[in-house]
Amino acid sequence: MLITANPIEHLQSHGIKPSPQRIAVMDYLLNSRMHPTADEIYLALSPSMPTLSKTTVYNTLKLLVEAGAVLNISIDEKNARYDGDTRPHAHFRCLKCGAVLDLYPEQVPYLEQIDRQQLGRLRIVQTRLYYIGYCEQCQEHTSN
Amino acid sequence: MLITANPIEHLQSHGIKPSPQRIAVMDYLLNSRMHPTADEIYLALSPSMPTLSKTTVYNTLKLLVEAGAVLNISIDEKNARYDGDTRPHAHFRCLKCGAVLDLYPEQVPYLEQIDRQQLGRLRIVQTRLYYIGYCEQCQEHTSN
DNA sequence: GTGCTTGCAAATCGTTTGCAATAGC
DNA sequence: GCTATTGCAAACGATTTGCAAGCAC
Repeated sequence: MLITANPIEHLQSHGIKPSPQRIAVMDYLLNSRMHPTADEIYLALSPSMPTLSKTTVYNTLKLLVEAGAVLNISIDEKNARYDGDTRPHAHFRCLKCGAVLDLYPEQVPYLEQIDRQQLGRLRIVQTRLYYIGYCEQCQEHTSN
Repeated sequence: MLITANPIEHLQSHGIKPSPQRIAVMDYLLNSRMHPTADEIYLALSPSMPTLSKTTVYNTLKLLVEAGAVLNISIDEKNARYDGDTRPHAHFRCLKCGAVLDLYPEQVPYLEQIDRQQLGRLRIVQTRLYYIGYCEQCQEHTSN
């Protein structure tokens, strides 16, 4: 489903030297569709990698984002979320349950045009398209 | 340039009882194009309203956002920014100088289509379109 | 052995909370 | 007087920093 299943290759193709910790974080992001926070990644990896520290998770995420191997999603005001899928896509966040879903170009046809857009003299490095609302399940149980 | 120049009317039209503090915050947002943070608003208003507390600024901003009188902009990962212009528009942030600029439908033609878009069974309440890159001035002085 | 990586502990800082003082009807 | 609003001080929580220990080539 994702571009590269192999975390080591993914790291190397972005110029990052693989270490056990980096591989673990990258692997988790490549195989997760839930856009975890740094803390969620730490909690998920801790059991199988007990010496892992939260600092290393933060360091690694920073490195991965700067190298373009991972996307930083700012749709959730509380904390940063991370996405191992670097293909262009939009995100939806449910105001009730907090879930963050991916929206691919099939669902959001303007995505590709937005990405290609020229905006005067601005040099665009990244585009972020976020939808906020209520997901299918949460609508059913809310009047609002 | 903005929809309503009058902060009191703007507050009332969103069901918010005007108080001196609320009027001051709303007025500042209606007449600012810089998308200030809570702290910037506090610092700007403090001199002319010395008893104003940062807590009140936070309380007021929360109230205004919930009432739809103000937009919360999450383009800057460090802190929340606020926009008194609630018309649909996109934002650009410069990675070097940090400036946040408005982009109106003339510049971003897909904006209106995005806002009208149906996304399956999701109920969309808000759309956020952010561009990240380098502004005109900062490009000139950067190799990157 | 030099330089990069890790991880603990402490610091930082934006934001929230508890609660008492104040203002407005 | 009663309720909503304000604002101080303390708490909170995500993220960052300083730095010493560990690892790799």
